[in-house]
Amino acid sequence: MSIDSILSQATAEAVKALYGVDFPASQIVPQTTKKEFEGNETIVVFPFLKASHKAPDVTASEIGEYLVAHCDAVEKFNVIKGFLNITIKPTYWTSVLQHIAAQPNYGIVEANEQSPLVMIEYSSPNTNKPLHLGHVRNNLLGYSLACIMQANGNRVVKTNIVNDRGIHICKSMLAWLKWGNGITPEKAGKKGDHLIGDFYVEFDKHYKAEVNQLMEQQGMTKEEAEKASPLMQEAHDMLRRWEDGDEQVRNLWQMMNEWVYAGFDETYQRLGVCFDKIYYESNTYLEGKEKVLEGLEKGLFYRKDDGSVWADLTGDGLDHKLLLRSDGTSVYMTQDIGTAKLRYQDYPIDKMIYVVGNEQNYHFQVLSLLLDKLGFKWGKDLIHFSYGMVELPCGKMKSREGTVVDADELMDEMIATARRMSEEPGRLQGVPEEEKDEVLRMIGLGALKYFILKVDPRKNMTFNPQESIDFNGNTGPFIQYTYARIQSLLRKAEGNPMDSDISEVEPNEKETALIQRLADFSTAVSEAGRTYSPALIANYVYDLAKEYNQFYHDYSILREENGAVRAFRLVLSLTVGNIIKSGMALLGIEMPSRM
RNA sequence: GGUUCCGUAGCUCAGUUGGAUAGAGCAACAGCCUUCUAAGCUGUGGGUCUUGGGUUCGAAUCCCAACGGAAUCACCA
Repeated sequence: MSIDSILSQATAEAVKALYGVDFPASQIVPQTTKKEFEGNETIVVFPFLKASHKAPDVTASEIGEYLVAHCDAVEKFNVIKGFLNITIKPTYWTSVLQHIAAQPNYGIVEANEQSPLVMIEYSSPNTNKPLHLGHVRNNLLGYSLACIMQANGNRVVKTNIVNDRGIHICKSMLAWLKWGNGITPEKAGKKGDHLIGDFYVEFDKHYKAEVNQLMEQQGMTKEEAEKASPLMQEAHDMLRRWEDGDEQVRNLWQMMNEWVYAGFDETYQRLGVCFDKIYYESNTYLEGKEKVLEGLEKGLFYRKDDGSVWADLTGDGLDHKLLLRSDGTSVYMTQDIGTAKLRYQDYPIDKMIYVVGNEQNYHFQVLSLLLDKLGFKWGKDLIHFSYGMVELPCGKMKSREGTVVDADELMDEMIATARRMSEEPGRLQGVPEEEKDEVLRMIGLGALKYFILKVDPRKNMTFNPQESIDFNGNTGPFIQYTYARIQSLLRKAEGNPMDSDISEVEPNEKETALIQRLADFSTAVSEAGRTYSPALIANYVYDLAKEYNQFYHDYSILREENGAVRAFRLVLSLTVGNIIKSGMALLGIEMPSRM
């Protein structure tokens, strides 16, 4: 049992015994005592004043005395105003450490067959261009969230909905037909997603030129020109042929999609993310239509004179929302309903989390209501894990202005920087070339992942390339470095510290604080699961690493003469290492054992 | 205009269900490598928590308003 729950229960008992009032232990949450004060845990007694009818300090003293008398773990206490500072017996902390050290999976709750099934959708790329920095944030958040949910005892299904149909794909296809000369990724020596992206840009270039020409030569307005553009008409024509199942178009589409998927797979793999089940919109977009018509029959929706189908959400404080166009085709919302239907057929979903940018907040508000109306049991409380945009120091990313940070290039850049920075001080000397590459990859990607995940997802964040490659301070490499040093320490120590008897060792202040923080890992994990917050884990791990670094610099662990104390410090280091590694694993960050 | 979100040090960000004198990193300055990895550690300076009300023993945190910023409000996806 954790020290927090011991104290809250004992305090509840104290209140009952002293003042005869039942106070739920769950509402008493001890907190770590601030550094300036003596003690380990603090209980705020203001809530008990109504029961005690006494001054805050008197109440605190009475409870403190009760705790010393009745609670084994409590050594002494002091009172400042309404704050009861409790000092825990030092050897109790040692047993806490031993308890944590004995559990390799401390803080992680395993799922079983009865556990809730959580489906997490993330990534959701379009197939007409390569992944960029915004997708990177999405992927990292989604993957980390999946790890965190799993660590909280959920069965997790990671899913991806690939937007593989629509006018944007037709643009790339058309450009390839017109100007591609039959080029393939192999011939071009280029990743497939990048090649397709190039053709998308190519289309846009020609299209713009065409529009300008129409405006200048025929005096059209911009809207007129955009409509009249032969290129755009060709693209729309291609989309129609695609929907009619035209064999030629479908074959081309399939071939180009394969190129893109091969490129995405490579990026996903480097990024360290994966999926359990991938859905394609080309398979789901027709499904939603049925569901909508079903809802129409039940009178949930209504049809306008022109044949379009709408949902009236004014009762829920929202607007009227289009579900089927007048020509009977699907819109975005319809597709999401279709996807939901298929997913529900495939899995007994208890909770659905969509990792999608905050520009779609309204969409998911609506989707939640619609799915609920249509009878999906998780519809009402689906989670839209909404995250903010990634901005650059020079402003927003605009694909048209070429200020997009490409995911593959970014990863290359990070690894190259890691190499540069490790070469200066002559690190990793004597490490075989192959292992060195592996370590640099972990560091470069660790820096990128940590930089993005440490920020509250809801906030727009600025990605500063300069700063992200700085490996000092609150960064992934700092944490990896701390871990690597611990591993080095353990390599140099002789024997297994876990074999020694350390139960009589009385930890000093710094050690106590470290153990306390280690114990907090399990609450951090459950808190992160409750609030869907990778950032919480990131900041927890950083605090732990920082605190350990200070400890590390103060003691010469291997030269400590008292064998039990040396063993104790090694066990402490080992445990800190394990928790750091577990925490970083929840962020999808790998840890090199030397760097 | 409606809805949602954000506003904390010069910069990037923490701040756990309301708790003590609001914390890190970067940047600046001053120290620490003959010692388990200096990608580190120690110290100094830096704040009207956007503003104004309210709730109470107590507010960066909860409520209301204002100001500032972002997103969205398509027969696009």
